[in-house]
Amino acid sequence: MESEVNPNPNRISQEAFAKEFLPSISVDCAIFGYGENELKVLVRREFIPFNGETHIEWKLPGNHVKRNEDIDATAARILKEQTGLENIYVKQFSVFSDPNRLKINMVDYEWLKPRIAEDRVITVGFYSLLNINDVDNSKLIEDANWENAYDVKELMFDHNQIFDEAFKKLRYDLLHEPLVFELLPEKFTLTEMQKLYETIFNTTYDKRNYRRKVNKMAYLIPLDEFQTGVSHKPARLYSFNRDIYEETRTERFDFRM
Amino acid sequence: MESEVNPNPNRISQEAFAKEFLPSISVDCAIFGYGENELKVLVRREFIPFNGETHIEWKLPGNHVKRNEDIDATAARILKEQTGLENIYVKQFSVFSDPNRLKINMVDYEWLKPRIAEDRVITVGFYSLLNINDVDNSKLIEDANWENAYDVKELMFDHNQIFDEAFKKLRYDLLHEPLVFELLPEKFTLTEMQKLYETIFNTTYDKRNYRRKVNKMAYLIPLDEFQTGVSHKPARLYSFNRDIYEETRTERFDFRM
DNA sequence: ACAAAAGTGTTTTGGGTACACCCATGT
DNA sequence: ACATGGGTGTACCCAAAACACTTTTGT
Repeated sequence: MESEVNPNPNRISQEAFAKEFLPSISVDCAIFGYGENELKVLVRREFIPFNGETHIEWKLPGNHVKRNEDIDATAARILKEQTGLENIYVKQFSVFSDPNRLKINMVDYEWLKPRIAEDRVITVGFYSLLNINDVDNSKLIEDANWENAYDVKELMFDHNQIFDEAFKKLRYDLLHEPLVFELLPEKFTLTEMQKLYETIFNTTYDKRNYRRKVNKMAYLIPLDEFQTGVSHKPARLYSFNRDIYEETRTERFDFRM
Repeated sequence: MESEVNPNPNRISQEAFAKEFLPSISVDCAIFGYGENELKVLVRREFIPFNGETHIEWKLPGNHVKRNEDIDATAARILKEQTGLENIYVKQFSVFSDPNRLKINMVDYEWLKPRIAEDRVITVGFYSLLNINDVDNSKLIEDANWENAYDVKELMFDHNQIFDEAFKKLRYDLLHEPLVFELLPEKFTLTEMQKLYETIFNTTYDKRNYRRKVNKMAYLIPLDEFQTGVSHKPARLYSFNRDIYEETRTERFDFRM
């Protein structure tokens, strides 16, 4: 299992690794999770022996591309390994190809050496969206941590740059595609949806104007279900209907609030 | 020179090729050019000996990534090779990674074999924008042809798919970034700009409404110059001021007409 | 009864859209 | 003089924005 996550952690020979994986191409993934009214991102701890000490570093989850899979399959594989979830939304957003991107920090480079023979890896950046409540924590990989997306610690290699671009692309895409629903639970209240927008765009919206706009979206289905166990008027639950969205979307539609 | 364009056309050994280039990563580029009131794309002819006949096929310009360059440098290199131009706008838009993308057609695969040892290449799709009048035709590469972007012939490998996605991404990006000015000449009339939008989005706009909207763009500078030699009232020329654009742009701005 | 969030309408303002005529130039 | 595209203003409608009170539940 662990060998799936980090190809070749000192166990497989580099020859066996090169037989299964393309050595010079990888996928790194900013996995965004929404939960507890916060947008979070999954980072992984790595223990790196260097100069007799063990360094602790953090990185985005990633993996090399297998010889028989395309990169979307690689991304889906990473999601499965890290979170236990399948059929999660993943999207490639940019390629990171600086010839020296792995040599910024010698400790990081030390982590790489036993894994691959190449000193240069081109990586395809993906972002991924999920609701943290859908994650079975017993299946969440060890050494993983959900960090607030507005306060990400220093990461290995160029992973801070990859994350920053992922976040920027996510905001951009959210205005044009129905991606909020990937972050929300299946049934959600309009206030939850509004709070999510406010979190991601770091702003606030007027409740009445927000609801008027949202009510025009035919693919937002009001359910005959309500919140329970809240000490205030229970809010109506809604769900997203992708079929109606596909039928009624127009070229020009956007999701700006 | 030709060896720059098609790495290893039977001349360099595959070992020498692998020393200079990353064998499993390439860049393919949809070079859009605007001219004669048409949006065009550059395609290249290839002569492929197969079963005793010489087949003629067309493809998008592309090249492998050199071991010491990042992919934007690869794209810039391709632009220089194909058009003779430097400092041209290039943008990566998607990675194409189907393990069988080069094996769709056996004749195409025959073209590849003498060039590289790998049977699988992951390619990064770029699009590029220029005004065809800026191209010095004596520097345009042989066997290149400008095709109307709405009527592209069958291309090798998955290049039709790459082109289609490039065109789709171009339309999307044009609504959010000041990319029209990459396609227009340095000085242009408002009607030229309107025609370009109409060509790309395959629609028409009302002249007065269009001009009202455009006049609100502070970065569109009216010049004290006019068309000459036209048999009607000469139109005023305008230019795009990137500095003013950068200063005054807002998160929410868009270029929809 | 109180706290806490749900839910709801009206007015004002600005932008989008539809539409028709005169102007300057070359031939 | 005529053909060609350049250039301009007004009226209507709808969407965005600003703004405050009543309702329903749990404690």
